[in-house]
Amino acid sequence: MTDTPHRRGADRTEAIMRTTLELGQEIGYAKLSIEAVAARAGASKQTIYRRWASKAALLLDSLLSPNEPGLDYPDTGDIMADLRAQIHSAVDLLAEPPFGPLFRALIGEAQHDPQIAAALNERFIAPQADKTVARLRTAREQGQLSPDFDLDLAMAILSGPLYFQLLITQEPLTHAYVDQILDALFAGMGPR
Amino acid sequence: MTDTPHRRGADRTEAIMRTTLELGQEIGYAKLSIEAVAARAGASKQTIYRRWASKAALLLDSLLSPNEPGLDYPDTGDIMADLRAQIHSAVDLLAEPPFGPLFRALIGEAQHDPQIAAALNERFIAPQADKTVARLRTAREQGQLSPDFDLDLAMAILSGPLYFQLLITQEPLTHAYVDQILDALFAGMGPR
Amino acid sequence: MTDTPHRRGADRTEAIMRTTLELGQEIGYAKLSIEAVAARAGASKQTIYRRWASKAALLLDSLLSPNEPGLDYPDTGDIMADLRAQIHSAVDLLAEPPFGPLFRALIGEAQHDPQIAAALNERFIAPQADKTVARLRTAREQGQLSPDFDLDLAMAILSGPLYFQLLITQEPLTHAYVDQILDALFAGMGPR
Amino acid sequence: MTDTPHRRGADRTEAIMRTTLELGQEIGYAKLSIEAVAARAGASKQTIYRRWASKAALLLDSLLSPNEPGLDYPDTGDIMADLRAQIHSAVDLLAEPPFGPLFRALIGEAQHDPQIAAALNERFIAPQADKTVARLRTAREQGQLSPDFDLDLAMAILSGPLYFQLLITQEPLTHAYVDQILDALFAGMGPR
DNA sequence: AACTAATCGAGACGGTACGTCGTGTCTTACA
DNA sequence: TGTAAGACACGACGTACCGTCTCGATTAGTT
Repeated sequence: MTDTPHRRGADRTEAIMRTTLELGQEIGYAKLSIEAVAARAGASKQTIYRRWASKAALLLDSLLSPNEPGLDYPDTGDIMADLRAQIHSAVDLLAEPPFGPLFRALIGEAQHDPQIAAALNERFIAPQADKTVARLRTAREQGQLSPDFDLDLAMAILSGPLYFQLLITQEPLTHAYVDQILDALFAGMGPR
Repeated sequence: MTDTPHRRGADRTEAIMRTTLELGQEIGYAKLSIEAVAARAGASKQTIYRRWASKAALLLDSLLSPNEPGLDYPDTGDIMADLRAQIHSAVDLLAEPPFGPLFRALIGEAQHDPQIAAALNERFIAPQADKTVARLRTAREQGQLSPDFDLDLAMAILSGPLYFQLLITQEPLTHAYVDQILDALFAGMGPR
Repeated sequence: MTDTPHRRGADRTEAIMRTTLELGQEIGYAKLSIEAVAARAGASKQTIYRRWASKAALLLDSLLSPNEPGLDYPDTGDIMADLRAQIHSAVDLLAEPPFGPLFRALIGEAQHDPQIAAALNERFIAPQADKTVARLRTAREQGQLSPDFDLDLAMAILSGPLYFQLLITQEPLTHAYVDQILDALFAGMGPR
Repeated sequence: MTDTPHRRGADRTEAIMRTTLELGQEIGYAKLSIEAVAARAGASKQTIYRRWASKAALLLDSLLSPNEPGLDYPDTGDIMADLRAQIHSAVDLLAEPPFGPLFRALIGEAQHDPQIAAALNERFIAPQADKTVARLRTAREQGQLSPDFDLDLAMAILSGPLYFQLLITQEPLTHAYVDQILDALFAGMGPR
């Protein structure tokens, strides 16, 4: 009932992360500053520095913490359909605002900040990849894939082109494109 | 006989780009500053700003201008062997110092600078991809690939996993890995 | 008849000085720059630096050259009336736009530029003072002033308060104020 | 017991002003830069800009703050002697290093910076003039001067020639010259 | 009338300083 | 004790002019 006292701990943490996302979506990663987050959140810079080591670390937390429970992917028995659904929803998250641009910026930051690269992998990339690999493994165990099917390689061939399009050519990422890749992967494009 | 016109100008341009590469390799992209480049090159900041719009634009030019004539790739008639050679040499350039880390930083910058993204695509990514596509087209024309072989899709499936490894998982990029992908692409990994 | 060729010598000199006055009156001394004068006059900076050593020297010339022939002061035989007329017209020049503010700025510059101080004295202050002293001398020779009348001191007592008001208190300089000083000087304000 | 509040602040303020005076005396007003003051004082430029709006404002404070309590002038009953003493000591301050040249530069700056002009008047010129006027008023009240004696006019006639000599002719300002003016003022230099 | 030398405009260049921004650390006072 | 507020040193930003310089093009004198 006290009138806006100094909230503490988790309270402040959440408020700061919320503000970070807001600001990040408004002005973009490049112009985002800890200074501005502190000002808008009514927090002192010290309070932010006490919790996060850098702008990127703050943003990473801000992006992931609401979602961290993560999406569960289906296992309908149809490996192709399940994979398609899985990747479609990953693409939807990565390619669309509000998260898409900030995610891309974070991957950008990972190119000169090994800590961010590691955290990003541990907390987002790897879990995501693990789900794909797990679904593939089930399929292999059920005899839907050959016994020597390379799970990691398949995952890389499915993910790589998506990130290539997302980060390098920066053209729109469509479900149709995902389907093309899935088909090509399984059908092969071999010489006659 | 050829007396380069604007001798003064081109001279400075080259000196600045050379210094940028040196400094970039010494201290990394994040710590690289136009201030420092100017100081080390004995140039004024204005002279740099007159030519380049940003640190990233300067680095892009500095990285590409020495190589711009570009590598020529072989056409021995054996599409698999030629592709393998082509991609191996691209990987060697991208993954190894001195260019690798700076290239990665530049791709990072492209995530929040559309101008850099465009320039990077036009001057490096697209030409590189074009060479791969061109070699594939020749093979298709010679009947080594099926008439409905999707050239761009193949290129994406070959490049994507490499960039994924380079930018996301940041694990070492080996020739063996390239070969795995090539094999998988042509053989297919389809369900039984 | 040729269409705007590169004019030379005196032509350019005059154009530059005219532009200097214009610009100076528009934006004030502080913001006046040789760069801007060159641009507006369609002259190269070199052409200006060839003729003048500094912004202040350029402005001094620009202010004085149109007037240099100078005002001639009357000798009606009435020393009080003549002095009054003389000083009134000096005050009108000094205190009013467009010349007043630029003159003041120039005197300001003379406080840290001995060359300007010297030039200002030689070309404006001293000639002006000489005319006053000359008129006083005539009056003394004609017996209107006592034989031991100190001409320079009188000149200083007449001029000083005007410059004090102009430069220090920066309150408006009126003819009435001039008259007060003239009266006080000749009448004395002595103790009873 | 008096624990200066804002200890950190006042500390820096004083250090910066001290450095400003030092540097100003060493290299002169024209070459004095906020950059250099910051460097020598071990302060950041922000810290200076937080307190002062310009180089001139900083110098004004630096010059005045040590003296602000100001000199007290004598009242021996002899108006001529007291005025003489008062003006002699003002002249000594204004004309001599270390303060003289910097004061002159500041008056110069006041010619194109109204804020400085106002501050200079309020904090130095006016208080100084007030003391002279006050002493004259006492003399008038005591009947040593005629009842219609114009105090402000007298002050202007005493001060003006000094500033004229200081700022315009820039010849040495001697006590003897002051005495000449005092004598002339009270005796008058009138026509026969 | 052609040639030479001076002069011009344009503007690149190395500098210096500007005034601003954000960093990460710190101190102070409050709750 | 944890906090908001914000001072602080630092480093870099991007800009403005400085005074010097090179570059062709133009224009006078000289031949």
